[in-house]
Amino acid sequence: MGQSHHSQLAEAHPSGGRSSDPIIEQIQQQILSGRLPNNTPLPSERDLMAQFSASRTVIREAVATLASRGLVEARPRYRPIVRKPGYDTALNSVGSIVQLMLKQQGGVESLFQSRVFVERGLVRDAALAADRGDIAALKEALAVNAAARKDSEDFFRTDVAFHGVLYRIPRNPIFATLHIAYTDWLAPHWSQMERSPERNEINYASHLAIYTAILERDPDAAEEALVTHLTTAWEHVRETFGPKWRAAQEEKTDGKL
Amino acid sequence: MGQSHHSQLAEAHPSGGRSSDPIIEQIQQQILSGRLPNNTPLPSERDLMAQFSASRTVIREAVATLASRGLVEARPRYRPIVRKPGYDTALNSVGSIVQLMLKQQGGVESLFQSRVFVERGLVRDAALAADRGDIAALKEALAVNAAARKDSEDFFRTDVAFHGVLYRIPRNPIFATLHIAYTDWLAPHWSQMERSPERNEINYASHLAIYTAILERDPDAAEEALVTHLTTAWEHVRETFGPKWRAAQEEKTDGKL
DNA sequence: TCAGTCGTATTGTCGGACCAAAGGATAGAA
DNA sequence: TTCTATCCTTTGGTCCGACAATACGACTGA
Repeated sequence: MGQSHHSQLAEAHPSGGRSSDPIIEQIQQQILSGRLPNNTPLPSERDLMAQFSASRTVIREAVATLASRGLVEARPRYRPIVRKPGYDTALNSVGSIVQLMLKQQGGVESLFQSRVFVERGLVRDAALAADRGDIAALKEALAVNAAARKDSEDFFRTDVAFHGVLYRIPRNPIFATLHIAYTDWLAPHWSQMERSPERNEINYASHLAIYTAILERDPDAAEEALVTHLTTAWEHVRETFGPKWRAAQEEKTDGKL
Repeated sequence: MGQSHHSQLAEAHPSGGRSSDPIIEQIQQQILSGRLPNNTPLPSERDLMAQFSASRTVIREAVATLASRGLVEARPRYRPIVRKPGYDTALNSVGSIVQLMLKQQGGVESLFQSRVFVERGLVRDAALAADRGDIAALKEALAVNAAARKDSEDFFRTDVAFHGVLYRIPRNPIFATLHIAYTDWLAPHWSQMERSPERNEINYASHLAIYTAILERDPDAAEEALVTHLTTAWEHVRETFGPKWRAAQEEKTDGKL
């Protein structure tokens, strides 16, 4: 954790800025102001050349930067599409780095630990402050989860959905996004894990315990139920993805080089 | 929150990939493997052209992408410098989008709410599981904070440091990074807030209360002390940055257009 | 040994060109 | 008329060559 705070707030380089910077800002403003409508293609590069009287090089660089920020979605041969930034936009931009971090020693462990931390707080707060609607949503998600016990595929999906309800209780878009982040980033571990109806029963029982504790307004019980739920599931993951799996992964990435 | 999960894990576009993609991956591997040493400049673009037998266009695009991912730091006229990715790297890449989100309605409120949530959990865990070293670190940070009460500048810094100790107790780099994120992103609100020795006294008293509660292994008291601490400080911020300040900010960004 | 100067290498930007693919228009078939 | 296959135009991706500005390194002189 070096000295690189790199505050984007203040321009640290008073000297030469790229000539694409002002263009980036202008297009960004046009997107934010709606002058460039959401989900519509960007003007052609040649049009942009005329509009900003810049070379195609600069235009392309500007568009590329916008794409890296997630304000436009640029598929290889297609016209870039305007994407008004949302909380999920941030996810895409960190995605590639997170993938790298997860491959490093203890990466997944750290991420999973943070997830446990967050969900502990979530169930605690749910037990303390969930309103009628929240409880109903939890009950509904639990019922759907129960109905899917036979089909491991469905169970996994409804499992994720149940946890998602917890993340939506604070009515804070950051948490909703966080849930997507956890499921996306930990997906390669959870989804490929060996699944079985027996496992589903165990996990469903955990969900039920969590729900019950919330219903009874018992934050400590809810937290404990969640911790045992996640840690046991995690232990199962760890034994599924042992050193052998990790070695195979490394082999795969090495082959890519 | 649309349907765009956009899992980076699987290549969604089996058709045309950019010709810079393989180059990006190779350079990335070279950085990760240490073949391109950390904190050293990247080879010149012409060298890279020869190495990958590609045109300067694709080389430049590759380097730009690497820069957007934070694996190289590219100042305008300088040679890009290799930066082995760390947790803080992720911060830089989200930075620009976060700045946009914060300007939207309720952006800062959501972020602040999440911070309160996190720190509540942190002080709870600290009260339950902080070891001798953690306590000592807290005590030290508190003492430094106390000594700085007269100087609002110093107090602000030591205030941040005190909270930082809490984030480091879990020994999880994600939390340490999260602290940097909160302080960076909320800095324009905290730092420009009106400061005074009286305020410092109040905040120090809050810190002391938190520390005391942790020392007494009382998670509920610690959590409550933290909540009152942050919310009162936040109220003070909100009255400092009222609608007038917000309007001024918008005016500023409009002027940029 | 250090400071200033000069030349060279490198990056940023430009213009033009071509290719391949996407998108739209058009003609022909059902 | 409607659908489909084909043609043509547009557009993004890539390459090449060139030039200006400047960062860097060497060289010179004190």
